[in-house]
Amino acid sequence: MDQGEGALTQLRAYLAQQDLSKDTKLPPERELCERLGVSRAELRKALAILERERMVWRHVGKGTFIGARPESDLAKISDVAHHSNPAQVMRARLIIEPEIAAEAALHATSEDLSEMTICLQRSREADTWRQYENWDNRLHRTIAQATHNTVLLALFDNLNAVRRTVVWGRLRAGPSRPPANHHSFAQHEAIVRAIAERDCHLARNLMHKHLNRVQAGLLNGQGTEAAWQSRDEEDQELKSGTS
Amino acid sequence: MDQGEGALTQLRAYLAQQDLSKDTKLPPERELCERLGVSRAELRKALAILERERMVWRHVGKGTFIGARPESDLAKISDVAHHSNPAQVMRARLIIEPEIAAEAALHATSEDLSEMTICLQRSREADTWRQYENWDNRLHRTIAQATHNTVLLALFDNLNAVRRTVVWGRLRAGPSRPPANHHSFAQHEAIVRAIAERDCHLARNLMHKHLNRVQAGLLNGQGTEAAWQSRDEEDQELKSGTS
DNA sequence: ATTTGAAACCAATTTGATATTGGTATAGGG
DNA sequence: CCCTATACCAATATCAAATTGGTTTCAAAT
Repeated sequence: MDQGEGALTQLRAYLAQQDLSKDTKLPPERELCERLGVSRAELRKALAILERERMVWRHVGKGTFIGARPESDLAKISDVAHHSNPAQVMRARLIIEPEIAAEAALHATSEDLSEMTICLQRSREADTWRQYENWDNRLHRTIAQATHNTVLLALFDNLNAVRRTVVWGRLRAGPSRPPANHHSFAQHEAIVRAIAERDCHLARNLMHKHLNRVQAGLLNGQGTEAAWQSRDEEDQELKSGTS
Repeated sequence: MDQGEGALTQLRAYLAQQDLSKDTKLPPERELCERLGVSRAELRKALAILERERMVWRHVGKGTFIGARPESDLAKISDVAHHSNPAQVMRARLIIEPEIAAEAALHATSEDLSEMTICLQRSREADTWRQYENWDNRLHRTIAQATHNTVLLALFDNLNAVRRTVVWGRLRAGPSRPPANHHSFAQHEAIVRAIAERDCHLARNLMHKHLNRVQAGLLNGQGTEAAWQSRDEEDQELKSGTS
């Protein structure tokens, strides 16, 4: 009956002599219980204790490993989206994307730029709002990609995923296809031009202006529930660009 | 000889009649070239053109699909960390966190500020580098929390998770506990003071300066493999603060 | 000599069958 | 009742075979 404790102390001794820097795999339960001369139930009781003590972590099909369980994705997109709202998302875009544009201006390659140009062209040729938004998304992502910083790109993707979840189902009012003089066309082209000219300040300012305009468009064009408290403090901060 | 064009037009016709909303899979090349009565080389020339036009995307082992190539999913922390390096992470911090500090200056509540103060105090009292880094982390996260923007906080947490994964195992050299005149102490306090005074420009600049100093510390104090190419272009952009 | 086309070969990927492995239920014995 | 042993379950790993886009080779045609 006290063999359970015996198994526990044996295991502790084994763990103590292990190199903690490596996440070593323990033998499977069936083998380990036989080697220690205890029943599997006893062994599992001991392992459960060690797991609660964060000395060990287990997973079906994988095995039992020494050390702390590897981090799982804390940032579940849907979870964040549920606790947020369009205003917060827009605010975050307004904070992040101008900086990304500036960084892109510093690191964009000619391939990045030609891909941006393709996006511009396709968005102008779009027959439906759906297609337009598709190419608009892609342009913004290409800019993030042009930073050539994996971390920044991943952050952008996260933000984008949250945005898509939050503003899902929103439908365009008005004409069924983007008008030729849609303000975003000129703004997008100006941003790409600034990036091409390596003018990071201008790229940042133009992106800021563009997103402000997008936000305003959402506010006016849409039913705008209470979630849309306008937050345009700090707007005066957009001092004149280098243009 | 002009059969290549024949294959192209046949393919275009086929794509035109397809539902573009679904990413449909085309038949494999070997089957398709037989069905269209052209050689595989011809078919591949046509497909190459369509791929350059973004009408189609291909991948070895998978097949050929209609539409734009799907974005690589960088949602997983460990995945991002694997494709990145300390320099990229630091660069991302340098881009994101100053903006977060500015946003925090606009929205921080008194509770946020008192929590920051606690972090400052605890970090000064830390007996080990491990404890110090713990409270340092917590201070930075409290600042992100003070933006009261769920999305921004999630982005910060993501960035932080990547950072922890990337620079794991790095050990402090030198004294075994933070010296009383450690530069971060004063910098942290100045940042919190700026936030308390709602000076978002100053908060942004101080955070930028702080992270630059941290980066420099990593560069000097550490063995610094090749992954640490210094990237201090744009550093001159940190014009004088409002101080 | 150059181009074309069929076949062979390559590497990435999928698929499917089989084996591991932690978790759980069941039956038997003390 | 408690313990053990066994069987079973679902998630995962492993490995071989088949697919599939990409590349090379080589002979035939022009």
